[in-house]
Amino acid sequence: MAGFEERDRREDLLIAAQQVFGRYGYHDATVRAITETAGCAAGTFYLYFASKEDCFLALVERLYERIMAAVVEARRGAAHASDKLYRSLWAVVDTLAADPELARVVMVRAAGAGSWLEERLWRLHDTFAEFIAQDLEESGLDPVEARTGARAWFGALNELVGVWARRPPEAGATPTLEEEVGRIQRLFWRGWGLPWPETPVHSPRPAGSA
Amino acid sequence: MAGFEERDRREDLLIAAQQVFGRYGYHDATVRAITETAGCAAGTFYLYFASKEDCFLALVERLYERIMAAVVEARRGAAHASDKLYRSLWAVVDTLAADPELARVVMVRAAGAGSWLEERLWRLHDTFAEFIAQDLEESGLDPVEARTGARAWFGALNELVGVWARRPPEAGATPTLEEEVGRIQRLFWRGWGLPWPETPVHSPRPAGSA
Amino acid sequence: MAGFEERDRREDLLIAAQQVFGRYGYHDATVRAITETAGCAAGTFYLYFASKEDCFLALVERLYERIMAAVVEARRGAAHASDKLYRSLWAVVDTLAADPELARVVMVRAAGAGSWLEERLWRLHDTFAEFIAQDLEESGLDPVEARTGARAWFGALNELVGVWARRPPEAGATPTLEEEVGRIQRLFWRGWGLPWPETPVHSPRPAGSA
Amino acid sequence: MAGFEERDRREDLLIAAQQVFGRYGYHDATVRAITETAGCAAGTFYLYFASKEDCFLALVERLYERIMAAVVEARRGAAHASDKLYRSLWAVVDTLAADPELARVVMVRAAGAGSWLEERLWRLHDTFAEFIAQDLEESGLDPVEARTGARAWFGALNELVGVWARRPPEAGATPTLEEEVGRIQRLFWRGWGLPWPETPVHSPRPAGSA
DNA sequence: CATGAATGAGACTTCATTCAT
DNA sequence: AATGAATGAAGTCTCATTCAT
Repeated sequence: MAGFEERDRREDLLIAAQQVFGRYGYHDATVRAITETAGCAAGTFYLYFASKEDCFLALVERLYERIMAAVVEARRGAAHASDKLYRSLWAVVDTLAADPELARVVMVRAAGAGSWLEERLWRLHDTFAEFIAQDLEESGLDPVEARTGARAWFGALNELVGVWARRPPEAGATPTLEEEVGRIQRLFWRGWGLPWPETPVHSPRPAGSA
Repeated sequence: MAGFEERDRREDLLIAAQQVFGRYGYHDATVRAITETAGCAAGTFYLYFASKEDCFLALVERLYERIMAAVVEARRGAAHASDKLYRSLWAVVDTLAADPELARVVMVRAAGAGSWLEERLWRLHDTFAEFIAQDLEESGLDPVEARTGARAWFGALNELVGVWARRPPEAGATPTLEEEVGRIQRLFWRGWGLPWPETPVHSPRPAGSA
Repeated sequence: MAGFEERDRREDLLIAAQQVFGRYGYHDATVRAITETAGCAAGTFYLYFASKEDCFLALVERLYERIMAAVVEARRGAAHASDKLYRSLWAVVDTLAADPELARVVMVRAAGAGSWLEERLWRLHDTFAEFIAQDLEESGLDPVEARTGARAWFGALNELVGVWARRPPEAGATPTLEEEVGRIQRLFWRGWGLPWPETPVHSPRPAGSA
Repeated sequence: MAGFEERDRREDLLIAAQQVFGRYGYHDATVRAITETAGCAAGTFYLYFASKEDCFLALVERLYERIMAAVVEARRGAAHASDKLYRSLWAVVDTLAADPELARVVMVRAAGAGSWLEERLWRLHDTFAEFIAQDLEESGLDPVEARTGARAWFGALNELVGVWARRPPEAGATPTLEEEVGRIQRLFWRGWGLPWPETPVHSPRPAGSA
């Protein structure tokens, strides 16, 4: 039976990278700090990643995959378009909140990561914003309005996550992020003129998913 | 008559720094690139700035001063609280739009600039957000709601500026920023439940302020 | 069998540093010159020393340790106080003579090494002078006289080493240093009014050091 | 009437250089610090000195000239060789004590001043030591003994000046230097086997000659 | 004579990446 | 698969010196 004591080195490194990027930002994070955190030698890093950039990218993509998976999962059984939207947005927030360090990495610490990497980050933002935009469109908004609205929501979330992630990472999850997001959800719903969902069942993530 | 061909070196350097920081981000910008852009020797940089960090900070503070000045100016003759708010927000947008490169620097490229500098940037964000929050409070919002709302607006703007600033800086001012902002202004106004100003006289910046 | 061709890099660098500091003095010695002399890349230096200062300090401390060890060794079996003193002073001289380059570094080329490093050097001088002073006191000199006398001896030695070390380091050990020192030993002994040791057995250093 | 308010710029600069070299040592002293202390522009320095080295050299030579002049003056009316010697040595000490900063520059802070300059400093030492040596020879010492003895005396003095000059320059002249020197004078006199002068009239310098 | 802005060589140091073991 | 010593390019900053005014 494999899988026991069969720690995946790549996984160890990604976890370490998350911590280090989260704490120091892309540029100030050193490969050495990552390998030390992971408990392996410097050279080992390059058995699993082509470069520091590559590692960062893997981290970012993993986050987006998680978000997307959570969103898809959340949309099941949604009654109508605006309900799908509502659940989607909460799925995003919950995923970020479940992994503060990762959120910190992608949302706050990514800028200044160098030309093509940054480009790639923006494209991920775009993809996601477009996703939201379509929901908004289906909910009855004008296409242009929908796209701007999606970006606005994304930006607002970004800022809140930034504020929330600013405290030292040891502080653990901050309980108010969800309240804060609750407020902007209502704000945007009114702004978009959407009907507030009767059953705001928004199930927070199960504990222990870092 | 002096004053002609009397280029201010510090100014030249700040302009160059704006371009270079804007294009490469804080970390990837090199002092050499700045001095080359400014057309002077490497050492000259240090006659005007104590360090790379110092130069960046000067740039940031210049932007914030401009914004604050524009806001103060815009608020004169506002009829009531929500009108002050409305004008303030437009003043911010106009200032940013007048200087796309600078906006790009501060809004998009600042992260990863190193601990205390980043801290300082956040404090500037805080100051400004608090400013908006007070207007919202005066307009009748709950204090907590006002603070979250201010941050949300700031974040939404940030994202829009980011998208808009993403194209190469040579492209010049993008005409749609103001339209985009117009949309989110309406969105937030509805979200906040504020009355839409009858005379949305929003005077775009005077020409020639790059 | 390992251990052959198993050059210690740190040792190589210290040897190179000794040469370079000795030839150019602390300030004019460059890290690059040291690594080139040691035959390695510039970055390698920082695997073994935190800084240029740190490397210099290591060199200085190594010399002082050697001197102290030699002194302690030499004092064994000394009949009385002035005999201990006599042997101690010769131990110092022999250690310096065994490693002309190192002596040159510490005695002649140390000044101008920067505030706290210089302070540290002086403290080492102090420690050693105090050591001599106590022997002098035990030999019957007045405490004040003993301290001044110790410093005088140290300074006299310093000058002689300086003169002797002034020729290019390739010249190798200069045979006259010990004769010169013999002269000032007699001079000081008479000056201090101490009895000249009957058995001036002063065993020069064993061969093969440095 | 010339001479009034007709400050000599070169003199101002030398005075400033004395302070700056004395405080920071040759390498850490900057030309800018010197000109700022002298109250003139950076470029002015080069109207009076070919280089930083040249300025330092001028300072050193000035000190040696002073010493030599004082020595020559002191020797007048000396009864016999050992008396000439006695007076000469005190003349040296008095000159150094009259100008602590200058002494500090030449004695303690000169090392690491760069190849040829250092060579030059040593030659000055040599000249002076030879001068003493001849007196010793005339006093009856063996030529070799005389030369070593001269150097030893010089070195001892050097160390004492170093210790004495180590405190911050603001502390002013330290009263004990002359006492200290008195002690080593007696020490060397006994060591050399010379008769102690009956009239140890050693007139300290007149006050106010910095 | 005097100025002081400008220069540019060169110093120290960091760190992503490689490669022999 | 893993190591970690070694590399070397590149970055920030200092400062003696020059020269147009």
